[in-house]
Amino acid sequence: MKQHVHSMRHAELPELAERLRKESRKLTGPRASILEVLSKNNRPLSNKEIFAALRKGGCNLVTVYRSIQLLESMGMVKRFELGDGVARYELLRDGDDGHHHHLVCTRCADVVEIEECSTRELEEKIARHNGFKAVTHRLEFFGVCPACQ
Amino acid sequence: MKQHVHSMRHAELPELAERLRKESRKLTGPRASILEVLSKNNRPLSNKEIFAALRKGGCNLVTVYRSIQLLESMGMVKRFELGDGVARYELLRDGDDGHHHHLVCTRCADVVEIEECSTRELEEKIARHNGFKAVTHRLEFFGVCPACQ
DNA sequence: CCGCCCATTGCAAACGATTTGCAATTGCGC
DNA sequence: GCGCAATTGCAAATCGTTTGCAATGGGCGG
Repeated sequence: MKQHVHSMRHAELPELAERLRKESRKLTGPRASILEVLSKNNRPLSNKEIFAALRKGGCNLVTVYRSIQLLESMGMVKRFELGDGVARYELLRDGDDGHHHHLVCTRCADVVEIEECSTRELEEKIARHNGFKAVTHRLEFFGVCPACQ
Repeated sequence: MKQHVHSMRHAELPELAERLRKESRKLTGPRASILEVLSKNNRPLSNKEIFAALRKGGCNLVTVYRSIQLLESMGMVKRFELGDGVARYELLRDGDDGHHHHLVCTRCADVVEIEECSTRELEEKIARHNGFKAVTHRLEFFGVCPACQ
């Protein structure tokens, strides 16, 4: 199920601190904790899930929302919308542009990461046909996972 | 822009009436009006948009929500989530399974319908690789439309 | 090492989309 | 036409998310 094993768990804080300092933002407890939670879970997490994963007394749920918003604007996390009205976020590793998709079980909502993506040409064709520029896409798969069949 | 021209606008009510009767539901004014609004606009509409398109005194917004919910459960409309937290709906014509995608302008939110979809094989491959069954997908494109460039 | 100032936090409340409870209303089969 | 279940409107609840504001705290300048 797990397709990538993300190690380098501890190399991220310094980088974040660096980037924050550049924008005169601060490296605070909540932000470090949130980043840690994200780095331990390599699947998209909702703000509420992140909040729940923080050890007791981590911080306020509102702070999670605000931190995630900041991290997203800094390109540290990527937002995914799986169609249930809840935004989920994944940590963006250094070289990773976060371009991948998900396979979601329609019963238990378990999420598997899909690496493959062959829609580039289609994207270009669609841009040409419709006069659009800067075309990107969002692709999610849904089905019934082995455990739920 | 318009890729399909939907005529047969008036053949839909009887069919709906039929299906409703089968489930001992009623063909009411609001439902007919909502269906009419959807049949005139061949692009995904939100509940609020449908509500606004109803002639004055059409019905309550809550009724739109409830009707759309019913129509969706009956397979008469299909829900699309374009990532802005608002559900939009399109009428499903008789033979149409509603499987198509959208190209959304990231500035003005204009929506173009995309007929092409070459992800079937990918879908099967992904199902096989992950042990999933009944795999479907959701694919939306985003970019800047000609008017906004 | 200290202090200051601005970024950040918590709390409560606002928000927009959607849902629900309930009493009043209305299709439609008999 | 009658009657009952399905439907509606209205108000209020719910859910995810955002915002105002006063209290707190990080970290650079001295």
